[in-house]
Amino acid sequence: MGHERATLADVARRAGLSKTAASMVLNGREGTRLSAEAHQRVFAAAEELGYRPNVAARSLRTRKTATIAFVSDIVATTRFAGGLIRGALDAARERDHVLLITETQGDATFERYAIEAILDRQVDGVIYAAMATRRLAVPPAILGGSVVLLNATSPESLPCVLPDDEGAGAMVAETLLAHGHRDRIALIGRNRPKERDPEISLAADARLRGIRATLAAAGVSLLAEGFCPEWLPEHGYAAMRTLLDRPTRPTAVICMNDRLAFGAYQALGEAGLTIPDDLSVISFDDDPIAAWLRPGLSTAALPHEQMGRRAVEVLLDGGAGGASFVPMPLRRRRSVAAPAG
Amino acid sequence: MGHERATLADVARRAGLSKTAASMVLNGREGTRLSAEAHQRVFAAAEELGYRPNVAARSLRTRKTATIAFVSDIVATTRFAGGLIRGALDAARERDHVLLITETQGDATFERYAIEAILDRQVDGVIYAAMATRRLAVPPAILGGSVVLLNATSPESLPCVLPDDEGAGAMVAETLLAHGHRDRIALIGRNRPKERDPEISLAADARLRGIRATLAAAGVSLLAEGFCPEWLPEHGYAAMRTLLDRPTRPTAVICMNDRLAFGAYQALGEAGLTIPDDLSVISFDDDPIAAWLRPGLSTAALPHEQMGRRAVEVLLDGGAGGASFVPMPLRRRRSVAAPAG
DNA sequence: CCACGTCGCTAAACTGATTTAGCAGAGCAT
DNA sequence: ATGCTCTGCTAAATCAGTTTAGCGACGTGG
Repeated sequence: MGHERATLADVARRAGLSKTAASMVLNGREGTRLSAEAHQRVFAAAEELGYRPNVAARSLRTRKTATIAFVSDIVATTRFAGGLIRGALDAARERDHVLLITETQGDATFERYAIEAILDRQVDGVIYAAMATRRLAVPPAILGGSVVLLNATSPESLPCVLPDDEGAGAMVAETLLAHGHRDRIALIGRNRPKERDPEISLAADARLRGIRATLAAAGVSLLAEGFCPEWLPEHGYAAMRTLLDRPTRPTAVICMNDRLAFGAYQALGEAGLTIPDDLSVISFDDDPIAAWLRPGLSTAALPHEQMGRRAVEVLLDGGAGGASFVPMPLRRRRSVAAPAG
Repeated sequence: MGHERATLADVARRAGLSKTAASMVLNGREGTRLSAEAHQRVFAAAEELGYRPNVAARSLRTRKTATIAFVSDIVATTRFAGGLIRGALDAARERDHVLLITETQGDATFERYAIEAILDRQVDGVIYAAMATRRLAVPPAILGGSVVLLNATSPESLPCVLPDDEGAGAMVAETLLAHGHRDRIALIGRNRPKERDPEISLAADARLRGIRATLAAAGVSLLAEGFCPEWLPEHGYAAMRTLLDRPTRPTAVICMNDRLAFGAYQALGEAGLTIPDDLSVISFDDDPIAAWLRPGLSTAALPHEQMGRRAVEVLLDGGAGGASFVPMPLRRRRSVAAPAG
């Protein structure tokens, strides 16, 4: 921009009308009695001057900023965040809004700071996101405005957007059943009650619920449940090894996420077993690594983009009050086959 | 916030002073002749009322918004973006600024839209980020304000922040030399000239430059250069296999990034070779997967957080005019050892 | 005693939009 | 001629700050 920006007053002057008229025309106000000719003159003037309203001035008066705050505990930095943000960004753009991003890093001071920055800027709404599905304490200061929780729930029963982990669990179990697996399906990644990480337990519980219910409906129950303190490859590796030491080897293994599955792949590789011929593996998340593994890992994808998108929709279009579940589509790759023999 | 926010006028009234006085005190203006007592009264009043200035009103007058736009072609969605954003977020917070995030997705319409949104909001500066180091066409509209390129360069010779790929190349080569590797060092991931992907070629060239220069200084040259159309695991896998088919097997392999290295690991695993006993592997990026591989992959880390941070620093603190290189630290894990026998 | 400078502070303008209140003129009925 | 409504438009207030210009009191030197 070399020269100054045109203001509403410039537009009005050029159109030979008042600022009031120009404002009303440009905002498409109903019920105004301005002539068709006045409309045309204003539009023409605005066009010629390349007029764009000054957001600060407008929001000073209207208290609307066309801005959404995206507050996350620690999301923005993780791989999982990317999709959430991208989806939110897309949906926001479609509604002429913009995203202000903040991270609390789980630190109370940073959180307070972030909330203040948000309140100072009078954002139109807040998306409060958590890195992993969990229960969140929402700072009361932002409860005044509209808030949507993303990948989290809260005691305040605010609207929230969650992945349909239970449905995904059902689908995963269904898939194994459909391939003919029955009594020798094992699971890797259940948390020991004492070690339950609040950050993953909600997702874990829901997935497990879906799995168990579906298997039970087919008269099947899990052969074994490998416990893992966390969901990292090394834990999947260890769990897989102990699983292989058992007298009856499973025909299929459900991993609670792709990192565990990666560890399981490593253990199977070392044991000289082939996926899916000797053993099928299926998992959750659709981490990029799932596509890179050999063979590709079948997994129920966390629909990050859809979730980010939905959060904005609920916030701006005023969706349902309660929880909004986004389906987790199954990515079918080569890691699942019929059991040997 | 149950009740209304206090305004400057409220503070002034409570302090028994004018808005002017309150404004000057709170902004710490030098050269004003307000008494020490006046200062105290204003501070006390502001404190008691929990006063926070209205950003819209302030920026209407000052044309400063304490907001930085983070525009990326496609960054925000990728894993690489996370660190950039997080670093920028931290540095921005330290300077009482906030980040407005936008994505162009490489689409001209989206880009125009993003630029307009940014100009409308009168951001104080723009960080223009690219997903992979490359040359970028900066839209002229934002050249009026201050711009910093992140992970990209441009013909306009704007200030930019880049990873020190050449230094990393040198360090990687140095590391192999230090372990005793000499004439049997191979490379995976060079691009064929025709297939050069503009998105990665800059980084690739710099890394290669560093590698070659360091080896040359030791009187060594690369045993072989495995070409790869892209930098994905499958290409690393293929390149490693053809490398193993050669008469003289390398003692060490440099992969141009961790995904290629992952593919190389897979090929080595299938060939029954052990890392690092039979062959050392070293790489670039420090993708999360590098830590998950068995053995852990030694790799020169892309310092995303530092880069994001530096971008904000250059933008706000007015750093050097030219390019600012951020060192890539080597993450030493277990994939490098002395050559066998 | 007056001119002048300094001190401590304030009134009012200003930023660029939205919104309220209301004005002038035309048309119509009485 | 008067009162009424309706039409098409505008003046001015408002949002919450920052900034400019300047006012009254006091001290001082001539």
